Amino acid sequence: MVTLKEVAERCNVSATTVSNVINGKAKTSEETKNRIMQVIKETGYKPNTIAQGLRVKKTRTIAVIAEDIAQFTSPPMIESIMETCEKKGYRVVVHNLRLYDRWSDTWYGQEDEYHSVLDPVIKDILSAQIDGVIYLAGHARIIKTFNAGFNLPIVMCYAYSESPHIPSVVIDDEKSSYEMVSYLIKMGHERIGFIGGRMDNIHTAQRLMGYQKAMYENGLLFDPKLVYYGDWSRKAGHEGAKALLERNVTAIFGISDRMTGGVYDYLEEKELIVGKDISVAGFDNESIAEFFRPKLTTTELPLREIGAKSAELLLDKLEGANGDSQIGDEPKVYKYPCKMIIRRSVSEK
Amino acid sequence: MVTLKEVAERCNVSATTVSNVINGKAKTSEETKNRIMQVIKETGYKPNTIAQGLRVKKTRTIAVIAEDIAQFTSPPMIESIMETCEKKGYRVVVHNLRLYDRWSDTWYGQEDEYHSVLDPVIKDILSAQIDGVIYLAGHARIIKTFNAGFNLPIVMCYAYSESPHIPSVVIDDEKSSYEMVSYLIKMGHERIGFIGGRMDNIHTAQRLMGYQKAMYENGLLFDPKLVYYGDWSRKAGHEGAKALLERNVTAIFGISDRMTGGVYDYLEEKELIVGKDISVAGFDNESIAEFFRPKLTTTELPLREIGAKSAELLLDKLEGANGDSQIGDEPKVYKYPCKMIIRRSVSEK
DNA sequence: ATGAAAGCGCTAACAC
DNA sequence: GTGTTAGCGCTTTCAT
Repeated sequence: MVTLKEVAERCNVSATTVSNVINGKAKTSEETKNRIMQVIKETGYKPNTIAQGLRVKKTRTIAVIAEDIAQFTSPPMIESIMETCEKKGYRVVVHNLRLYDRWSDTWYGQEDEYHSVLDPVIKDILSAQIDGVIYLAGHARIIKTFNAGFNLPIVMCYAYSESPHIPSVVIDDEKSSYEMVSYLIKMGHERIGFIGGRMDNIHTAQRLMGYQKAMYENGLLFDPKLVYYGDWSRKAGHEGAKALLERNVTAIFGISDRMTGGVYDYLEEKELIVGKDISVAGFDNESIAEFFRPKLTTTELPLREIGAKSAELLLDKLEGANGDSQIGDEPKVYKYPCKMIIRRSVSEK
Repeated sequence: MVTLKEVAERCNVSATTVSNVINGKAKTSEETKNRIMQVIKETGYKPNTIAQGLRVKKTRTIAVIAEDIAQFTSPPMIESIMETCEKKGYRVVVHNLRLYDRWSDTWYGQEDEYHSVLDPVIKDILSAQIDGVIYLAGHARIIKTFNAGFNLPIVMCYAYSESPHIPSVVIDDEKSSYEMVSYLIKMGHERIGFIGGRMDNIHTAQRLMGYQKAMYENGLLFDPKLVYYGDWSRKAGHEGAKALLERNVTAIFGISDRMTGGVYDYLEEKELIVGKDISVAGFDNESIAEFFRPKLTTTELPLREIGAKSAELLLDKLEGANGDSQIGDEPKVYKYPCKMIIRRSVSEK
């Protein structure tokens, strides 16, 4: 690898001048500038990022801490984060906590185990002189980890923060659910089953709120018996469908496509035809949704938008756009709407 | 950030000694060693990777160049690469070429466009003093890019190399296809339709070879009319099923689950029942396969194994395990078997 | 067993 | 406009 110094020698100028030309700092005569560019081209010289980083204390590298890249939501967000960063000349390193792979859902609140995997990652990030961090959650939740002495710019993606210094970018669960349930009501359904995740899950709470709001606005009574709490699994959808059908629902809203798959399973067992005998709606618009029969009406997650926005926020912070101009007491939350995808699983009652 | 020097001062020793203790180089008295460790703990000192990298010329960082992380095959491989590397204390940075996102399938052979996205990435990798590279393809193909003056250790993952210096890790397409077709034959099928990707695609060629081998070994004639070349899309599966059904096949082997989805579509239109009137097998065991009805018999890709093996090969090279001990003229190819997943879409004839 | 000095490749401050 | 000097944080001879 040819170095700055070597380029300088070949041109009979100082290292400074070459550095200036490359970074467009001080003014340099056209002549020497040309000569230097020429030699750079000839030798294929590339600045050594490591040396630059050591000197400038900026590596133009950001880290993504992903709770689990195997969650179907992660890759699109990561991809758009990378795209956004690369455009502005930032590198991205991804750290994968593999939280769900290791402990499925059991690590919630297990602070010790959580930190046993997070801390080495943070240590590494600090050692590597990373400029900023995007924390990428597997499911929406409130992340409390970075409140303390963590003084790298950071933004929460697909999760909420507690600190006013950490903005978060999330989907608008409530509104999206409200829209879907309103649609179901418009199609004539009044007894609508709701299959959620765990009760203390943010997606679940907010989507339930949207459901209730839609009922309320249409003058419909909210029957708590029509709510079933599952665990996002296909099996939970199956069980939920069973429980709900006993309560004479005409439509079932499963808040993940995966769970809705279980609803289809149960309905098939009972020889009930989806989109005819009973209407079904999902959430996520995962790739599977298009392979259901009938194809599933569901809600598409704006994952790429969320990733891009997170990256933009972080880069703005790094470039000191408007710094922490006016932080209030509350963390700033950017909510992105989802998009309803109408297919064939919902019919008029 | 506290530095080595500061730790040294606090301990009244030289930087050298601290460095020695941390890296276990020279022998140091137990006493000073303890004192130093103590201070390191107190101050939370972490070596600066950048400075280390500059000095030692090893960054303990490898790069993954992914053709497209949005391909469903990529995340599992990346994940296991990361897992393997982290275990050995290596960082990984992922670069995403987004080849399929940009140009779907049209970039094959478009050297100029391909290089316009690859070259900046390589430049960046060189600048960042990366120790080694894993090239992660979206589909199996022969990569010719790195033959020339690229002198970083590199391994091909999910693709073939041309150079004897670059090992590749791939799936055993031929054998896996052979097994599936043998199974179909065992179930009594003799006229088996084959829906492939493009004719010049390696997966397609090798899986077709496996098909032919199974036919041959069972004394069955291979009818070329039973082969349909598609483009991996659901639509292609639909068209393929139409063409093949006219030729009176009793089973259809679609070499991607996605295409097989199109086969199901067509069969449904014709009111033919999969797993009864006609048998269907897929390939990939993508998540959708389990949501087909009936559930799809298919072949699972050993993606995590392939990723892990690639990483191991690269790390071995880096640690100079047995160097390029005995390179022949041919690139070394590691082939991994896939696993047949029998579900409900194939029945006895 | 420990330390002094040099230097990895680069840029910032300042001088000329 | 261009060069000199110093130093980012670390490891590596080579002395002692």
